[in-house]
Amino acid sequence: MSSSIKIPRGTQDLMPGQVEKWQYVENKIRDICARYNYDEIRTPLFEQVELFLRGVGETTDVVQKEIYRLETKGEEKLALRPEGTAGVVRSFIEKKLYGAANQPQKLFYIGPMYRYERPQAGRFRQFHQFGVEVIGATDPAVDAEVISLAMRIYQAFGLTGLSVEINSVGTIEDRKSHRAALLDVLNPVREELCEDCRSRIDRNPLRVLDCKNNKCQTLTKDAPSILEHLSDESKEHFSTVLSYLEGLGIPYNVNPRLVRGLDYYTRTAFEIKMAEIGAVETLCGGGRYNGLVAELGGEDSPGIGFAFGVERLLLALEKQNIEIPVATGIDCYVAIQTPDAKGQAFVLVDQLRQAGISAEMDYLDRKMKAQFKAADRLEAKFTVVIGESELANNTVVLKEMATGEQQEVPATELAGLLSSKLS
RNA sequence: GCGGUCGUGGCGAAGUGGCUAACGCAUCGGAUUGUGGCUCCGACAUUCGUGGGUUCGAUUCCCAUCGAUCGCCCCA
Repeated sequence: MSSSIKIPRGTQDLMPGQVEKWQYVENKIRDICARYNYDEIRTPLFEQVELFLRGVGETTDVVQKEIYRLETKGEEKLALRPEGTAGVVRSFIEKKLYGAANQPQKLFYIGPMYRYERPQAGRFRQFHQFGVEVIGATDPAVDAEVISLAMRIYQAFGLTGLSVEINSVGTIEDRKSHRAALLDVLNPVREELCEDCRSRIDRNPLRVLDCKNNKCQTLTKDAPSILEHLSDESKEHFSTVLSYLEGLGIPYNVNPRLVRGLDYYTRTAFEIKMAEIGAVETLCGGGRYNGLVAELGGEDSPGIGFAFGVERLLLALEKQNIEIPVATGIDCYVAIQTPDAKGQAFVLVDQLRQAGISAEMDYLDRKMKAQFKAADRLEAKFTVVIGESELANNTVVLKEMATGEQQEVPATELAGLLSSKLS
């Protein structure tokens, strides 16, 4: 036997039993989105690499080492999408949604994303994100709506112990002034910082503040906060977002050191965390991206959004022992007593299915005993038996599995009878 | 890219440098010749991720490799 081909690393087969959970989660999310008036958008799984270089940021880890680039015959340089926002914004521009009737545009997506990383708990190479984007409004109420939507979804699943970490990373100008002040503090201690932070100083000094290394934390504990460098408008925006959140009763924690890993964020940045789901505690991340649409070649439009990992949501539910209801079992199993009855059984099963009854039969020529075991395993509510005498009389034996009661009924009346018994 | 742990039948899991590689679940057959969920009996790994080495002999020791998993980094 030759060696078999295995599933690519960091991907998973969603098997029966698991898929139903995903469907439940997706349905619930779609339902809530409808109530918030968000419409679904589906964009390609791959895009021009350039979209991600410009959209996500060339210096980010996601782009520098995690992008799956595609070999193609043509000139196009393509890549699998590592996140959803860039594609949605590209589509917004290309489909001229800035001119659409509904403004702002409120969109959501749910689907697979790809990042080349070492897999671990709650992290895969092909993973699934649900995310929303609101494009065309600067209103702080939209920031608060987006954050609350994420929270309400988690709450709808029954998750508790979540915290919203929020910050404002300001505008490009705000950051410029902050950056200068920050470098005045960082450069003198450059050599004492960890290796990662030394390279962060040049790429994005803001991220040094987010380092988990204790020594770096100590060295930077008096570093200027971005919040001190916000313009009056940015300050006003931020405080209004916070007051809206308070109005909704959503607790938050202002974390001046919170930095998002993608470059496009401006002003509001937030994360939703849950302790104890393994090493990764961030369930959701998002923020405002007022410069992104213009950066990608569109008419300047403000935007805000978030994304969360479906796998992480499932992991979080598991950690909190929240059961996902999964419907199992079929209505009727048709057991074949004699090979002569097979054709009749086959037709019967088809009739039941057409009548809206879920039905199954034996395809392995098993004995009655084994067929009843199969019916049991399928959690069949009823089992129908067709044997020689039933075949001769054009009847079937209908057995209710829970009670063990059985009766002989005309084959033509089975579907009707079962329908009424099942309703 | 770096580090820890692990890799035995469909699944879970014991085990030892050398007798037929435990056991549990599942599956199949029988006790019950047209009927399940309980019980009892029986069957089911020329083989211990893969390749190489040490050895009279390796699933057990060594090396490599692949994979899984957890963690670092980063992120959802």
